[in-house]
Amino acid sequence: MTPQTAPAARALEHPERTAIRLEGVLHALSDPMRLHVVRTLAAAETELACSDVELPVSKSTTTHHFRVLREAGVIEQNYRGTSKMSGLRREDLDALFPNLLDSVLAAAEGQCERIHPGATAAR
Amino acid sequence: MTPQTAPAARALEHPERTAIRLEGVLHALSDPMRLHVVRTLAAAETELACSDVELPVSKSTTTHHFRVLREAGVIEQNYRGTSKMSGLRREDLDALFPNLLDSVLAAAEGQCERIHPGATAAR
DNA sequence: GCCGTATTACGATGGCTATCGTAGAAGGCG
DNA sequence: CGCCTTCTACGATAGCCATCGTAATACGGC
Repeated sequence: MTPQTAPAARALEHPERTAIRLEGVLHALSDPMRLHVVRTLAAAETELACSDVELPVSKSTTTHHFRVLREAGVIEQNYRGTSKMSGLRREDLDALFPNLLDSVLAAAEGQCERIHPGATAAR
Repeated sequence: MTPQTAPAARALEHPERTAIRLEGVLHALSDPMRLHVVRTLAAAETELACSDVELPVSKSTTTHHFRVLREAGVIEQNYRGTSKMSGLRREDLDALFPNLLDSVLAAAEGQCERIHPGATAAR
């Protein structure tokens, strides 16, 4: 067995809560692909693997978007086996910017509805 | 006399309410200069001339930022004499993205307080 | 130990964009 | 009419960034 309590795996850099900047978060959310990722993560209330979020771009580009989101402090990621699980940093975001995430998610949903009325899923 | 009731001056292009896209708004707000402009406009509840908002950049760059905000649908602008007055499109934004603008403004304020505690004015 | 799956690193590329300075247009004022 | 203030247009430049393909790495299972 592994000597440590947690396997730890490779560590990924995450900004501390106090280092998260509003401009960075807004910029991260201003890309359609990344907004889609965030909406998907918000809908699935558990962590998801990168490959669970389907994007119409190459794998490398998907990785890039996940990294931007992580470095902006929007999501947290850690390795679990061969997958990398991602989840929203809801607590941190809500503490720093109350209501912001929910407003953005609601706005995204509303805009989707306006464009494709009756669509159930995202984008 | 001019045939129309309003002098109209030069006209400026504004996106219709239905053409305003969330991603564009988020992107417009993700620049520190533009965020500062928006905060200033929100604080002063009247319209302001471009030159009333002091930015640490050149005049041309300021003009550029105002245009980005206008084209994203965040502000509206019209000429009045030698000045160009700008104001937030609060009604449109609140209708499309309820609560979003207020969340962003509150988040910006909170972040400012966190960084420069006790500062009264913006940024 | 070998293989397949999942993700990353690297390098390249094209496009967007924040910034500047200078020159010019629009309008008020003496 | 000339001047000043305000804003805009036009290049130009440098930096960032979304995207890709290929090669490499990490891990679990056989």
